[in-house]
Amino acid sequence: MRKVASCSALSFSNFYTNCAQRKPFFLSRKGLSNVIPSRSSLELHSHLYSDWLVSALIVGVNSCSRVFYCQAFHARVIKSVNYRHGFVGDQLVSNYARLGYPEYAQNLFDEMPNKDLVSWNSLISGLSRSRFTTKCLSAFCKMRFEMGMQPNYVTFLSIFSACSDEGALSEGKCIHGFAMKLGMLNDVKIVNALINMYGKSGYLHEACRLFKAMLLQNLVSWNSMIAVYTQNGLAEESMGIFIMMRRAGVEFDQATMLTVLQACENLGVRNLAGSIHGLILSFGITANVTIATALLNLYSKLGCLHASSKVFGEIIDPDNVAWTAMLAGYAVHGHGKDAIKLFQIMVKKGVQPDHVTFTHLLSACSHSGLVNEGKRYFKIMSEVYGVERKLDHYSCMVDLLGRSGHLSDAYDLIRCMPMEPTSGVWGALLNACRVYGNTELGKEVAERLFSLDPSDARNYIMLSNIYSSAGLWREASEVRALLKERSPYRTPGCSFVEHGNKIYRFVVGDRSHPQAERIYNKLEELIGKIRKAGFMSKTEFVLHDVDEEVKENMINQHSEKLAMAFGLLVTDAAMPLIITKNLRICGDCHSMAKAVSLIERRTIIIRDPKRFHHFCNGLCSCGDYW
DNA sequence: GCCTGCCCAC
Repeated sequence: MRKVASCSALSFSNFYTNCAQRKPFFLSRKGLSNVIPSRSSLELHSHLYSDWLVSALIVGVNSCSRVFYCQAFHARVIKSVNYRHGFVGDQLVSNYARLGYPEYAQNLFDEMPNKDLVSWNSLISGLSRSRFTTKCLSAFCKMRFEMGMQPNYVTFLSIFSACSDEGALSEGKCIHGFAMKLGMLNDVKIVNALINMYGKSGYLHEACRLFKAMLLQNLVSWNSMIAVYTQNGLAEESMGIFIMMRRAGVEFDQATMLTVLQACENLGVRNLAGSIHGLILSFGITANVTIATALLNLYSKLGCLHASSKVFGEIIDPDNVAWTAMLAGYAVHGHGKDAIKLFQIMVKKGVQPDHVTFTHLLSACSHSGLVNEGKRYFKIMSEVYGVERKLDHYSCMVDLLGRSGHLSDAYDLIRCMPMEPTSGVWGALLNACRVYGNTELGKEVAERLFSLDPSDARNYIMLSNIYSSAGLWREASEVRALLKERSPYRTPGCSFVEHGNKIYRFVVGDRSHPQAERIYNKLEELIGKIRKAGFMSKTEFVLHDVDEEVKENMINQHSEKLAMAFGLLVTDAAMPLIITKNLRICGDCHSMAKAVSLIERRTIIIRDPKRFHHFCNGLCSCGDYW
């Protein structure tokens, strides 16, 4: 074994730690470093890598997801050891597969003359990790039936993990039976993998049964249960498991917290977010950047931007993800100038922005109408910051150009995109057509969207609204007929308000609330006041081609308006009223919220799937473009 | 010696 030049004892201890934690790290002339070396330096110093070190370094390569490094090491390995007989070959197989190159992995594997169980496991686990489910299952079958090899528990772990993918449950069930015959189900890791497999496929009963039947659940078992409930949209049940876990005296970890914060976001209860924040504080894990970032992200999504920036300020050494999360918060709340300021500070501090940072920065510019700034950042992002333009960036730019009314520029940008434009990109342009009433282009763009995704109701509604606004009732009703035909089951619009520890839900014309009478009276009172102040209904936003009066009645019972009336009745007048909507906010409700914010002297925040609208003194933070 | 379950945040 060759000696490695000038590595201190400390470097080696870091090396082993990194190896265990699978962090990327590399060998430099000075020793070990986590700075990724250049290609030339890799080639220059490749003679330094001894066989065992190569194998360990390859583990490090796993996490940096760059196939180039894998190949560089591969080349070195071929020169230095007979990898076909050694464990290095196994690792390479696994790495190629998990880096998303199953063909390389398969070829290398096929070349290996002595394939033992570990070799097979390397292939199977690699394919499982990178979600090549079919390839993974066929490798498993080949191993079992063609080679007659008996799988061990490592094989089963990989296989069950692969079968948690959609559509592979039946195979998973079958292999579950096989594992049972081999007596594998006493292993806690195997059962955890099964809980995930059944849970992710929607079989919560089976997941629950396995969990309860366990002799001793470990932390991962609990985390898995919490996660599968959250993934199935049962956030309340997920929180219930978390409480049970605490009662059972099991200490939580980062994985628990990230899942619980996710559940909390799904529930949308601000009170709960506060309690979890308290729990995080009491366990002194605020120093954990990952958890702090998830928490600040949660607060931002729940409409509490102040709380987000407070959490951000308390992070001792925020990384680029934390900076980006804060920037995203400013963006979605329409604080474009703050987002730009934050970006400048971030860069000044030497934190490298990545493609996600630029997505949010451009979206911030777009959401706040900072058209020139957005254009500038789009131009310099690759030149100055070395961040390649991706699909999302083009999407933001189309939105930005559309907002400023430059529809043809937006169209040109789409046409010269280096990648195929997706429905998101065309959708941004269609929205611009709606705002600027461009029927001609709107029709063309909508047609493209209909062929890309025929079942997406939003595009039909958008086009129908474009026609209605232009008074083209016949065309509008044709589009609506098309919608009915292609997407008969539409999500009803609903709005949510938190009061006490409960979330109240409203749909259009809702009378299910026990205080419906009071709510409708309040709504009538508000509308009366607004009319007096010269506010008219924007009836073009109603999708029914009926006479004006009926139109106005329906629009006056939109879920946003009911939520607003209810919120004004029951929530603290000193606090902003926060409403969440599952669909894009309607134009008439948008105008009404502006008027109410002025007349009732109340800040109203409405969150729709795209952004937050802050209504204050008769104005909205979106500048009437959304 | 290698292969291994949950969450992996923007």
